[in-house]
Amino acid sequence: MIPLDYALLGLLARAPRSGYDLIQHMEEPIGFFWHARRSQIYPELARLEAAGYITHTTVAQRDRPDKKVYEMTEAGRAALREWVVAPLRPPADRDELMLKTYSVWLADPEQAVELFRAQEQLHLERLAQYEAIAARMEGSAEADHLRPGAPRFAAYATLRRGIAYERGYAEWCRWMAAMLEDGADEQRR
Amino acid sequence: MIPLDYALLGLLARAPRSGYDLIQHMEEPIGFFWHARRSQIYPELARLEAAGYITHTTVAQRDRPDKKVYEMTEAGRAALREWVVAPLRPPADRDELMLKTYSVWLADPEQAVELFRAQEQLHLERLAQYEAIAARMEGSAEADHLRPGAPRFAAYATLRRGIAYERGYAEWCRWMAAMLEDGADEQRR
DNA sequence: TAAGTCATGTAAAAAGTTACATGATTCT
DNA sequence: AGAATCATGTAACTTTTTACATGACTTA
Repeated sequence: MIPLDYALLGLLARAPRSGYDLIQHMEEPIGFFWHARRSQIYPELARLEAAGYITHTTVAQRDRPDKKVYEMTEAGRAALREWVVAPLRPPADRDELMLKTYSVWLADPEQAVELFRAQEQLHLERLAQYEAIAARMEGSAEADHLRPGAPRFAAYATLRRGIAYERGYAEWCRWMAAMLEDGADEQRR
Repeated sequence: MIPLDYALLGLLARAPRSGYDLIQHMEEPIGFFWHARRSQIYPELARLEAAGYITHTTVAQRDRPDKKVYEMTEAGRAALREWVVAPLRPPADRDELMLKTYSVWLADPEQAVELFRAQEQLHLERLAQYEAIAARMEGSAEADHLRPGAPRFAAYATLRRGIAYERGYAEWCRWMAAMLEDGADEQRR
């Protein structure tokens, strides 16, 4: 069982869905912190089914191709429940921008400033996107986004982290750009 | 050229080193944001050499196995310089704790609290580690950690990001634990 | 005497990406 | 007429991890 399996089970714990449907949902809420391609997802669904964690029913549709609707078995639900609280191995630290930063001292400062400004922009855009979704949840009638037993709380919690992350990242990019600009000025003088 | 190649070049741009040496240095400064195993690093060094980005000299040692000391060629330096300011593809968003969080609504709250408390601890430890290194740099005689053309600035910049990241992550873990505790209390009543 | 450090690798398996492949319907 | 959406996959390749393999010297 790889993390992707739990990503898929996490979606199916909320509602039965087709493979195509799962792929869409892997983009929007889960895609913020976990990613996979269709070419990995389709075979993985077959494996999950072979392992007994999910089952499918083929649904014929008028005017559209047939689809396979997957739903979680009791075994799937149990596996997910267990994994959620299982200890983690130290996270896979991978941030290509940090890797670039480590060698930024030999870059042309003006090009580097552009890079960090562009990254700042990207993180500000994501921040706005997350904040919009969070605001919608906070403003909704039923306040179950604060009830830990509710799926909406889980989604809300990941958003909170996303918001802090993007805000911090954007701020740091701005600091980097400013530092590099000062450095370029000094070099020119 | 995969990012790991630039991680290795980033180290060799500072000083010539043996493979073993590079592996150590991949742990301490670069390991904070990029990771690779020896079994990937050794073959990768051979590939970098075949491509003309690095060369090695075998150094015999008394009482120790021979070692290969690698140094960067001009081509390697040029490749690194270019890559540093090359645009990035959207980052590989992978955080297993967020994936767990997405399904935390069906977990046992008390076990979940433990998980987040443990994670908070882990991030606080890293925070302390980064802060210690940053404080050492800030207190040092030559203040080149603020001069963008200096390798030490590059390392300092990554540390600044690490500090903000760990602090934010630890805070969020604490919020999660608190939310889950309240939820567990309510369930018990 | 046992564990740790220095030193370099290979083999096999797993995970993930890119490209290929098809085809009907609906919207602009 | 062309692009987008619904719908499911396979093949080949690249990247990464895990396990295997060796051996001398140093420190507790």
